[in-house]
This record gives sequence, C-alpha cells and structure tokens, in this order.
Amino acid sequence: MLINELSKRTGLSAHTIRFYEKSGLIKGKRDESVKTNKYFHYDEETIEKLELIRDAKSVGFTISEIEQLMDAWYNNKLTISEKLAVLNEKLLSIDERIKQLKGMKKMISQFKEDVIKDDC
Amino acid sequence: MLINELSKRTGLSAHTIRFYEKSGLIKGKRDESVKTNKYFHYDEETIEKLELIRDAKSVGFTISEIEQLMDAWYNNKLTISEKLAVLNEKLLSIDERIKQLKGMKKMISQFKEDVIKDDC
DNA sequence: TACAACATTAGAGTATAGTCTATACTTGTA
DNA sequence: TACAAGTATAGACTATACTCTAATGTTGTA
Repeated sequence: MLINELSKRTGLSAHTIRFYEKSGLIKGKRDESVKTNKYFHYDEETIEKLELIRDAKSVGFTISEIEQLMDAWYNNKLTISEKLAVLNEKLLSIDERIKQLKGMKKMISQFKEDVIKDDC
Repeated sequence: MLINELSKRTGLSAHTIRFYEKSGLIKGKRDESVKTNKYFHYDEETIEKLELIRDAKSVGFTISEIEQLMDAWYNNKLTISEKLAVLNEKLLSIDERIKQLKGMKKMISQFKEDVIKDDC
C-alpha cells in the first residue's frame, strides 16, 4: 500500500509516517521495476509496527528506545541473547515505571485525604 | 536558603530551578528589607515541591500537569471540590498509564517467548 | 580593598518529536 | 489533455523542557 492508505489505516498523518521512515523505525520499499516514480510501498507488517510505535510512545518510550525494541523484534541484526538483553532491559524499565506510578498514586491519594480532612 | 543551597539539597541545577521559578512551579521570596540585592529565598517546602516535580516528571507528567497538581495541593486558588477533581483526574490518568504499561509488558514478554522459541 | 564565589536577567542554543510549507513530479479520471 | 489528488524532498517552524552564555551586580573572606 502507499502512504495515504497507511495513514488512513493507522490514523497517523503522512507527515508523521515519513518522519518515522526518516528516523529508521519503518522501511517502505520502492518498486525497482517502476522508473517513473519513487513511491514507497508498505506491507501489513508496517501497520503492526506503527501500532507498536504508538503503544510504546504512549507509555513514554522515546523513538530511540522504540528503535531498540523493534531491532530486537523485527530485525536480524542482533543475536538471540542480545535480543533477550534488550527485551529484559525494557521489562525492567517498565516495572520501574509501574513502581513509580504506584508511588505517585499513593501520594495523590494522601493529598486527597488531606483535602477531604481539611473540609471537616 | 538561597538557590545554591537549594540546588545542592535537591540535586537540581540552579538553571533548572530558575526555569521552574519562571514556569511558576516554585516561588522564592525576596527580602524586602534588603535593598542591595534581588536574591530569592527558598523555604523547606520548596524542597518538597522540587521532589514532587521530580517524581511527577519521572512518571511522565508534563510541567503544566504538575502545575495543576501543585495548585491543587499547595495553593488556595481552588475550592475543595475543584482540588478533588484535579486529583481524581490525575489518579485516573495514572491508572490508565499503569494499564498501558502492563499491556506493553505482556507484549514484550510475548516477544521474548517467541525469540526463545525460535532458538529451539 | 581585591577577588573568588554567588546571584540575577535576557536571551541563545539543544534535543526530542513532530508538524507544516513549498516545490516539483506522478497518477488517475472526466 | 486538463486537472485534481497523491507522492517525495528539503527545510522551516512549533512545543516542551531544559541548558548554557554573557553581562552585570553582590557578598564574604584573605
């Protein structure tokens, strides 16, 4: 599919998709047999990747962290143990974030109680 | 205390502290009886606030979200029910983030299993 | 009193992650 | 064939959150 369809199917703008392409997160393929244009063609896997990017971003991962994650997942640049190292590192950082969020939650709940108490 | 001590006690640079001051997150007081300088003086509560800022930032809150939170906590600009509304909203967004992180964790664990399986 | 250390302000610079504009070429349809 | 719609690239612009520099003034100690 071309960028417009990809954009429609993911909800991301063509601009943003091109930004991810330039950043190296996704790779479109040019049809070498066609000499008249330089259009990028994207496969279904790219949709999967863009969804992963969106999910990972929403939990606070940066582009470069997402790049690592996708290299560990879609790419054969890394050995199995290198892949596992990346994935384990990400799992640890997620656990850390969850821990911090729970701490924050506790703190805000305490704030709430204090606010309510002051009311009495 | 002056900015240098505040910096040492929080681990934040004086630049960053001034940035937070300009952003309205913290407020130093000038000693009106002293006419020779414009030094800001900070109290112990400011340390508390800076620690809150750091915690909140580390879980992904933006400056403006943190500002809301601190208005609900330290300030008397809001009524009690407005404060509770802000706090409840933050609690919900934290729960949402935790949910997303858990989803991400499941996904990465799945990646891991797949990587290990391919090894066999 | 010299001077190092500290304080302030304005404004420039950096990094991240887009977002938009201009220009130019290509494709599909009336 | 005209032309609207789609595509690519370079580069400018934006927002967030710092980070640093320069200029200038203040304070404390030898």
